[in-house]
Amino acid sequence: MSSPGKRTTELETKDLLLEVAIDLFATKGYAATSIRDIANGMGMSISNIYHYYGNKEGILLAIFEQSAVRLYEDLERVAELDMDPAERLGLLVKTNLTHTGRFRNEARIYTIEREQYPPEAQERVKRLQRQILDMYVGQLRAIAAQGLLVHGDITVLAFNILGVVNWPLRWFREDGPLAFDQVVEEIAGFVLRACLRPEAVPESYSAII
Amino acid sequence: MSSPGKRTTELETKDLLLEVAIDLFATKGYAATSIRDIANGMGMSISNIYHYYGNKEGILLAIFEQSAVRLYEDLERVAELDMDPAERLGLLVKTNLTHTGRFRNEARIYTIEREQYPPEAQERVKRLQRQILDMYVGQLRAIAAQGLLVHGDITVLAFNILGVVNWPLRWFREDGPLAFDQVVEEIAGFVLRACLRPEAVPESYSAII
DNA sequence: TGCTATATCGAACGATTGATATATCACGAG
DNA sequence: CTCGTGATATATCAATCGTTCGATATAGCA
Repeated sequence: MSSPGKRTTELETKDLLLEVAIDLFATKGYAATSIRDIANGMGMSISNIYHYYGNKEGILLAIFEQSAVRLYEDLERVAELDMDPAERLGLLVKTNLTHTGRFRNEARIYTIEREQYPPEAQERVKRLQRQILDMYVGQLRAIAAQGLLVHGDITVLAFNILGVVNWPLRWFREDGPLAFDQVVEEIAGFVLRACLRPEAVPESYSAII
Repeated sequence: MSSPGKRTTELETKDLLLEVAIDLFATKGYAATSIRDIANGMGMSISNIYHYYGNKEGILLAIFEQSAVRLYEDLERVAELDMDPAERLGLLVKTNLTHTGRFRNEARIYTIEREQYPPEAQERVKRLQRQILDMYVGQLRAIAAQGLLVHGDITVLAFNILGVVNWPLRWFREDGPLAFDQVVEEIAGFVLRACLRPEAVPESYSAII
C-alpha cells in the first residue's frame, strides 16, 4: 500500500465491506438494505462505510464500477477475436453467461433497472449498458454482412439476446436439477437459432442432432 | 354498493389509490416508495391507505392479485385454443407481450424479483409465476409431440421465452423509434425460430423473405 | 330524529434511516 | 518513547419511516 499508517487490514476490510454489501443488495435490494445491515453483516461499526466509501451511494457505485466494467472488458476481448462471426456471437453469449454465473450477485446489481439507481449514477449506468448492447449489435452486423442474419431490426435482436442472457439471474438455482454448463450451451443455441438463417447455424448449436 | 354510509366515492378512491401506487412502485420501486408518497400523489391523507388496504404490503398484494391474475387468465384463454401448436405458441407470446405493453406498470410490479416481496406474499407470487411458466411448457410439449421441437431441455426453453417476453419492460420506450406492434411481431418470430425446427417455423414468423 | 357505518382527516407514536462529530485504538516514523 | 495518522468505535443528529390514534363529517337505516 502506498500510504503509511495502515493497520495491515485496509484491503481486507474494504473488500469485506463490498462483499457483504453485494450480498445484501442482491438479495434484499438496494433501498431495503440499510447502512446498519451492512455494518452488522461484517461485524463492524458503520464508521468504516463512511470512512471508505463516503456514503451509501458510494458503495453501490463501487460495486457497479468494479463488476460492470469487468464484464464489459471480458466481452470486449471476445468481440474482437478474429473468427467466424456466428461462432463468435455464440462465444460472446457463453462468455456473458459464464460471467453472470460466476459473479451472480454482482450481476444482479448491475442489472437493476436504471431508474432505481440514485440519479447521479444513472448516466454512468446508462452508458455502460449502452456499450454492451452495442457490442451485440456489432456482432449481429458482422453476421448480416455475410447475408446470414434473419431479417428484422438488429436492435430488437440485440435486446432479445440480452433478455435471454440475463434471465437466468432470476431463475437458475445452483442446487437445482440443471447443470449450469448445460444451460449455457442451450441458451447459446437458442440465441443462434433465433438470429441466424437456418443454414448458417453451426451444427454444434443447432440442437437438432 | 352493498353496505350503507358510502360517500359515493369509495370505488374511485380505492382505485385511485391503486393507480398512484402502481405508478410509484413501478418507477421508484416498492421499498423506496413511502406511504406518504402515495398519499401525497393522490392528494389525500395517509389514513385512507390503512382504511382500505390495512398496510403497505396490502397495497402490493392488491396490485399483484389484480394484474397478475388478469395476465394469467388472458394467457390461459389462448393456451386452450384449438389450433396448430406452433401458431398457438406464437399467439401466446404475442398475447403476453400485448398484455405487458398495455399494463406496463403493473407488469413491472409482478415481475419484481420474488425475494423482494414481503415474505408473506412470496408463496402466492411463486405459485402464479410457476403457473405461467407451466403454460409455456405445455405449449412446447404439444409441439414436441409433433416432433417439431428442437432438442434440449423444455424448461430452459420456457424460461428463455419468458426472458425475451419480459425484457421489453426494461428497454421499450413508447416515444422511441420503434412501433410496439412491430416489436411484438419480431419477438414472436425470435421465439419460434429458437424453439422450432426450421422447417416447422410458419412462414409469417420466419423473417427470411 | 337518533344510531351506526363509512370516509376522511391531522397529529402523534416509536423505530429506523443516512449521516456526522467525537473519541479511542493500533501502529509506523522519527 | 513519543507523536501522528489512519482505522475503528461510540454517541448523537435530524429526518423519515410505517403505523396507530382520536376526532369529525357524511350518508343510509330505524
